[in-house]
Amino acid sequence: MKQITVIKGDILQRKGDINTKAYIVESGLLRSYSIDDKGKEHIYMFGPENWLVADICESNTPCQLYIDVIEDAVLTVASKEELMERGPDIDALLRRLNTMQARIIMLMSSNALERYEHFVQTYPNIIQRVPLKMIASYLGITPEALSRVRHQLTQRK
Amino acid sequence: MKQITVIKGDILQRKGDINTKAYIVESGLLRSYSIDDKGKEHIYMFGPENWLVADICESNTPCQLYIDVIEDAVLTVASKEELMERGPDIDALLRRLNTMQARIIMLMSSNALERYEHFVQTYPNIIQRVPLKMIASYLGITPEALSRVRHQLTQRK
DNA sequence: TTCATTTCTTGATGTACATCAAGGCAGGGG
DNA sequence: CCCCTGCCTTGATGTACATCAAGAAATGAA
Repeated sequence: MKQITVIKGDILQRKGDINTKAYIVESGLLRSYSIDDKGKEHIYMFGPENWLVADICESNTPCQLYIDVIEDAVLTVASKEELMERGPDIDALLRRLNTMQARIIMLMSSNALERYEHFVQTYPNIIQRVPLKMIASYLGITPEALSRVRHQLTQRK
Repeated sequence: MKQITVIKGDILQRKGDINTKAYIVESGLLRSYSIDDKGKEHIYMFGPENWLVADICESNTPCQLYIDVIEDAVLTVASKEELMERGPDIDALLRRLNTMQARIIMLMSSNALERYEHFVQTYPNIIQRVPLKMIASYLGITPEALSRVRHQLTQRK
């Protein structure tokens, strides 16, 4: 349980690592993502200030995700056991479940335009801080498709 | 906190209901799903024996999901508050988060064939108990697409 | 500043899956 | 028992988004 400072580009966790840490973001911005067999990145989650970023996996089993640093950041690092001892924040867990539920439903039922509009409304602060290609990756579409969606939106006004 | 018996077709919860219950499945099979603006159903989760089925939403706010009965079932019904008092099962919560994480990654990176193969491996017991069109709905594809994927697989042998 | 790298855009083409339509089959209710 | 309804499949066509390619604009390092 300590604080560390990391800079843009640092990689905190790779797929396959075991007994990975949990990171509480004090300042800066992280992302967690997977890389599929075709080499494509899929952003699973952004981690802005006050966010808890961690791969949820059992002790001693390899994790699924990469985690790296998008903006220079100050982090509190803890083992998952430490977090548990301090009394897990049930409310935070439930909110996270809720977020993921909404994400799953959106991935199944929304097209590119609807996903982007939802993202803008839900994370207005993130959108100015990351390149659009990362937004695209989070939304599950290509940068080209996102570019065209945004073009559409400005035309429509 | 009581036990109830329900039959195929019963609807336990509709989108917009508030202060909804949590259902522990003693026997039988439930499903939770959303209906999008085009009227299409998207299955969010199947609830077989020993599963906890509940919409994760704050008290007094409308829920997102429908829940209904696929196979006649015996359920233990509890308010979410009751569940909390009995000490929430952190491990179960984490496992559920893990499942959803895997689902999100799959929805973003896998095609119809890969999704189906993964489902067969992960839920071999569910697949014999529900119509294929529900599997399709869970996978985020149409029944027609699923039919063609399965045809492909049998040919390949 | 200058050069290199990354990001974003735009166009042309490709493709996986959706949609629409129709027929065969099985199960359940009357 | 029969009929109706829901399920599954198959074919024809449509479409949203991916892929490929190239150039302009922004960013950053030396």
